[in-house]
Amino acid sequence: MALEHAILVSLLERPGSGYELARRFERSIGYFWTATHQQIYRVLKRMENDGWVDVRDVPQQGRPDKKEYSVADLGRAALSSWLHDPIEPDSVRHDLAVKIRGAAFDDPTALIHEVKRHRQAHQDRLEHYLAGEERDFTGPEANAAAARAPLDPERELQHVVLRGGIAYERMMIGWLDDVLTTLARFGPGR
Amino acid sequence: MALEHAILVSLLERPGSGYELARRFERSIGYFWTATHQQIYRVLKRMENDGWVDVRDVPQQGRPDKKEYSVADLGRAALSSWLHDPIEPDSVRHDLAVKIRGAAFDDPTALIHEVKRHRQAHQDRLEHYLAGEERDFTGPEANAAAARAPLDPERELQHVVLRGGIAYERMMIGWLDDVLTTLARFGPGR
DNA sequence: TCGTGCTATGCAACTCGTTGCATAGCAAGT
DNA sequence: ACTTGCTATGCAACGAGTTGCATAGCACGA
Repeated sequence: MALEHAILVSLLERPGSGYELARRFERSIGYFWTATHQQIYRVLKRMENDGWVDVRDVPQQGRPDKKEYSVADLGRAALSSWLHDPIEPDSVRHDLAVKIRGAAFDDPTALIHEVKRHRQAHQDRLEHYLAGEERDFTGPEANAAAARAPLDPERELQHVVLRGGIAYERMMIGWLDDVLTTLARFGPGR
Repeated sequence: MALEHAILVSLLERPGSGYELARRFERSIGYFWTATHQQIYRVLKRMENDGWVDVRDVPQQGRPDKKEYSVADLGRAALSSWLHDPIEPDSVRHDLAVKIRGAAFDDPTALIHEVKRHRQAHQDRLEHYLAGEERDFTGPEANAAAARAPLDPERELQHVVLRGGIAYERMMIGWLDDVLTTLARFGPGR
């Protein structure tokens, strides 16, 4: 399981609370890993027990106190050992593809709406990613930062992962267009 | 959860035993859904109890008997109702992307081997898909079959899903090349 | 002041998925 | 005779992930 490792990476990039991690998992980390706050709190607790992370109580004004987690030596070692361990390519699961093949036994055109909805969701995410890329990697401000610190691995690797997300969304949009063209051939009704 | 629905679709395409389903999930269905035989047997049992599928004992010579499952009316209805239910776009989980971002805190070049392995796996799957496409959809024999039964939804929809698998593998190969180029920039050692 | 909404953490119950193991028939090689 | 390997089904235990709910502080507007 990689949730603990995803958390370690995120905490190495910047220490934070469970709640903050949950929000990161909704955005930037969200393009390659998802997790709810429940999962994150539970795993953080286990990682704390295992000595992978350190906790620090941070009082805040205007909002509840938080527990800020940071990576301990044991956690760094655990991450390093996982990084050197080969893993299998992830298995894919696409409910939508199941639906598309299943549509042959129902009314294929009834799926058009659903496919369009998914296409829109991917379009939205693509635009979100592109905006993030402009802001953090290709925009003028980001370029100035890059000039000050060229070949920064953290930055470059975050960017290449983001490019993966962008490529994925573009691929999905193209494929969903292909699906829509195919569905349209069956005409109205069944 | 869609495993039961994936099984329904597969059984509608052709009735079969749990063992046969497990093998289908290793290949053709494997490009959008994975499942082990344990999962399949357990879910088949539940579906049988719910009256979604019918079972028939099939004696075989030279090998153990099998139970052949086929879709019952209730199962067809369940599939249909699921097809008309909107679902959320699937969340993505890529261990490899976690590793890539994590590599910033270790030796980035140590990942090169791992990435190459994954690239090869995707290359192999792509070739497997392309061979299947040629055999079932674009080859001479397949074309003759298509001429006899044009606009067959089952066939067309299977093909468009396969094209999705092909597009996915091509995207992954392209992205992994991008990753390799990026990793190479950090030179040997850390 | 009452509801709404955001930050922040957590429990309990449940379902889903994986892993290891077990059984059993039969074929084919050594 | 023994082992290996494929078909075929299944149990038991565990771990991962989801869902519903609960609590609590504070801000802000109607």
